[in-house]
Amino acid sequence: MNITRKKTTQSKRALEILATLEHLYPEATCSLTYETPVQLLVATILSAQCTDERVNQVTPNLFARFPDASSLANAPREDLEILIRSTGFYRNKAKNIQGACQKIVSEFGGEVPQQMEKLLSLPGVARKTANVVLAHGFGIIQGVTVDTHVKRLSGRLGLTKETDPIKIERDLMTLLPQPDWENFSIRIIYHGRAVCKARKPDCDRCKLAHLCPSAEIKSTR
DNA sequence: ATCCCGAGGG
DNA sequence: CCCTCTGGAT
Repeated sequence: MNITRKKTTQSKRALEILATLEHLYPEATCSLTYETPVQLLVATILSAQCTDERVNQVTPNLFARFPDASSLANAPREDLEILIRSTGFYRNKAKNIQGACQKIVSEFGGEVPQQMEKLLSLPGVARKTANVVLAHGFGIIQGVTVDTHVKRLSGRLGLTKETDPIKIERDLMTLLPQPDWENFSIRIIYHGRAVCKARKPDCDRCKLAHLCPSAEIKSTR
C-alpha cells in the first residue's frame, strides 16, 4: 500500500513536470538534421558526448559525399574520420558507423531495421541511440531516451535514484504514460541545455523549481 | 571502472 | 587548468 501510494504520487509529479515542459517547449523536436533513417542513425551515433550543434556542422558534408548505407559502408575509413573528426571519439565513431552500415546492407537490405533487437545488434548502437531512431525515424515509442541530460535532470528532479541509464529508463517508463516517453525526453533535453545545466543550474529561472527537490532556495540561509 | 577524443566555456 | 557535450564497448 505504501509503495503503491508512493508510486502514484511520483507519477503524478512526473506528469506535472511533463505538462510544464510541454508548455515551456511546445515546438521541441529532434534537433539533429537528417533526410533519411540511415542519416538519423549516423547523426545519433555522432552525437555521443558532443553537442547536436556540432553534429549538424559535419553531417552536411558527410551526407553530401556518403548519403546512404552502401556508400558509407564502402567509404575509405580515413575519409570518414576526417569528415567527423570535430565530433570527438572519431575513430570509434567512424568504425561503428561503417560497421553498422555494412550490416544494414548485408542483413537488412540497406534500410534501418525498425525492431529494437535488430538495432541493438548494430555496432555502436545501444538503447539511447535505438530509442532516438525508432521514435524520430519511425514514430515507434519503445522506451525512454536516456542521455546525459535525461540522466542528470531525472536525478535532480527526484524521479529516480538510479545511476545506470537502463535502470533510469525503467523507472521513467513506469512513471510516465507510454505515448509521452519521447515527448518527455526531448523536452527534458531542451530544459537541460537551456536552464538545468550541468555546471550551474539556473534554479532562479526554472519553471520546475516548485516541483524539484534539488532547487536551491536562495532566500533562506 | 576505463577508454575513446575534439571543442568550447569558465 | 577542469568540466561538459543527446554513449557505447571492453
